[in-house]
Amino acid sequence: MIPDRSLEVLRAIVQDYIASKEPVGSKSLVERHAFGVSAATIRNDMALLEEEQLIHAPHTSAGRVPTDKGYRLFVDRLSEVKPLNTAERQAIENFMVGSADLDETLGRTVRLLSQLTNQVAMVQYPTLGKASVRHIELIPAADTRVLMVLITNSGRIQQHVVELGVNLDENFIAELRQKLNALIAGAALTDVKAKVKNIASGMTPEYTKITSVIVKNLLEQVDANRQEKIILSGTSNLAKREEDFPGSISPVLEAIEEQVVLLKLIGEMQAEQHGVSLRIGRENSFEGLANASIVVSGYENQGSEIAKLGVIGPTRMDYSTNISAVLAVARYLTKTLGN
Amino acid sequence: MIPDRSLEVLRAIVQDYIASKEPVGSKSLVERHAFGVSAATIRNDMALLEEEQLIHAPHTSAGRVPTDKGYRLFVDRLSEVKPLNTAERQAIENFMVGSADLDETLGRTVRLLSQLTNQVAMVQYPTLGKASVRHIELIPAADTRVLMVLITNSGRIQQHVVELGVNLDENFIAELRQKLNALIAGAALTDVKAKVKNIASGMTPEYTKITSVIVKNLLEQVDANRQEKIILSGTSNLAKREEDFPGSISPVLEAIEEQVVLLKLIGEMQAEQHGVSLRIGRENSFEGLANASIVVSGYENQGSEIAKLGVIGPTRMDYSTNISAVLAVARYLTKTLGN
DNA sequence: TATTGGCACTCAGAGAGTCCGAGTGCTAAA
DNA sequence: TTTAGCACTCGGACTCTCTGAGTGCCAATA
Repeated sequence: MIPDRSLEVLRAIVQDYIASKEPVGSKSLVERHAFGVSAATIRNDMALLEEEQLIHAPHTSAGRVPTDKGYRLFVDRLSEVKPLNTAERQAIENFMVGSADLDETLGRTVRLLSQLTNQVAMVQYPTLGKASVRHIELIPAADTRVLMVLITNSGRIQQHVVELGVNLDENFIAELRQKLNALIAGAALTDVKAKVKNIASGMTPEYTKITSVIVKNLLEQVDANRQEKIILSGTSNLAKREEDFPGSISPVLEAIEEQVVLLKLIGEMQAEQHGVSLRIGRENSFEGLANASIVVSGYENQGSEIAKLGVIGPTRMDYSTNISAVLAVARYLTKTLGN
Repeated sequence: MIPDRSLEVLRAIVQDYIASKEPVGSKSLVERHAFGVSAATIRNDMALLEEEQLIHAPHTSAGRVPTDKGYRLFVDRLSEVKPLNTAERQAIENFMVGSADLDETLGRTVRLLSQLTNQVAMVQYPTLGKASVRHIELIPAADTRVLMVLITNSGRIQQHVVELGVNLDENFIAELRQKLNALIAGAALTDVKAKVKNIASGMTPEYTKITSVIVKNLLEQVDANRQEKIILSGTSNLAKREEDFPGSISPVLEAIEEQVVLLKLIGEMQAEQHGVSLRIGRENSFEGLANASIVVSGYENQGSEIAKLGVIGPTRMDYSTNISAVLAVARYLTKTLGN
């Protein structure tokens, strides 16, 4: 068990290091914080912390720097979620009013989050795995083409042009539209495939063919729903913290540009405490992000969790501030989507 | 007038500098290129080029580096568009097959371009300023809501949920849908406003109100068409060329993240020669891009130019290769969209 | 047992000094 | 107009030294 004062020392080291970007030594520590003990005592504590791998000295005669493990202990046990100040609250309120559709709301949200935190912000589009079909529409668009529109209960709308290969019969399309809605309106996306299986039974060969083309496209649309999407903002903030990324920021940029990587990472993250989830440095299991930390939280749409949002920045980030910003924005987004 | 040999020297300087990233001196120049004259002669030529502000010496005892003006002369008069090699052609062909809708095609295109050039690639979504309405659809979506779908002749589809405020009358919506299509199908987007002006005349007050809400939304949709959009790929390539951007890449990242800036810049660019348009360094008139060059070309949809695509990279980029890649990709995209 | 003052030791980074060689401009001759 | 020759420049690389913040350890102290 690590004694309380040593933990206080760790907290002080993390705070000073985040503020100064310099390894912090025992002497400056006792100067800036009122520990009531001498530098020598602090040194003993630091030796203990180093033994526990919570801090680390870049070289013999330098101060100490928190390790990933040190940051982890800090956020789990030592940091308080600091409430946003009035200006920040105000910024959130102002940012959100007047957003009309989903795209715009999420776009605003991600920009807001990157401005509040000065980090790279990301917002995941609502995952539709648990969503259900609200409505499907077929609209004749040209001689041999039909526009298919799929609306889900999460409010997402997708459209796709289906090439039929033959001139279309408007009446039949209308009939098919009705039939499809009768079958799958209200059904979970995962059930759609089973429900439309026998839709063509009893039709003439020609209609069967058209139907199967449309059904094939519909199933593709449903499947495409699982292909999740992330929007980003504030990428340039990375470059401003360049010195925090030894080597180059290039691998970090690569990682966040590659949606697949990002989706996998945040997919693995489950809310830990305070409703927020963190990956610190090498916890990310992705080489390029060894010096980066991710803070995410889930946001909800009408009561059920549907997706995540968060920020990415250097391991040496201000966790307290970022955590509260992510939480606050997630809360406001949930509220906005509630209507 | 600058003598031919001096221009050859300029070409050699640009080529060597791009290849080596080192200021090039008279001696290495005569070694690598068969000028048939001595280094001293080359020095005289270089003095001339320096007088014309085409090259510039970072300091007294260093070689020379092309200026923005030097690059400009190089691309305008000295560089040949080098045809793509077979592997590159193959890559383009492979990349394009199987693209279904506009989103996916443009997404593939921008990734392809960034891979071919190792630069940041961008593709502008088709501008709809000259587009016309092909079809408008109104679909009852919930008790008081209607889904409006607007399809233009450029193939772009937009949808928007309209909140009516009152329970909807399906018959009336169907009637309105017909009326709207009769009025504006085929009309240029710019003419829509005038055409729908009197649509509500003769209706009952209640219907007038619903109609005006829908028309208001329709006009917003039409206007939103002018809000252009750009997609990017290969941002991490910037970080790999970091040494080419004195100071930091941060302002460059900011510029390309800010769609407004980017749209303004490429909006100003008109095709010069070979169907391609360039801005070199400070020609960009945007401070953050002082060390960046932009290469863009237009691509067409069924015969009329509709948008641009291109790459952004350091001033010291391989112009020949990038120009031909941009041109080739624009050509292939035009072909793909032709169907 | 925990804390403290003292002390010898370490080492990255800053600063000063030196050297090298690629590159220059100029001049006089071909 | 071109060339060889020459004196000159100066950034960058290299070495060396010095400094001071920081350390670990030990013996004395509360």
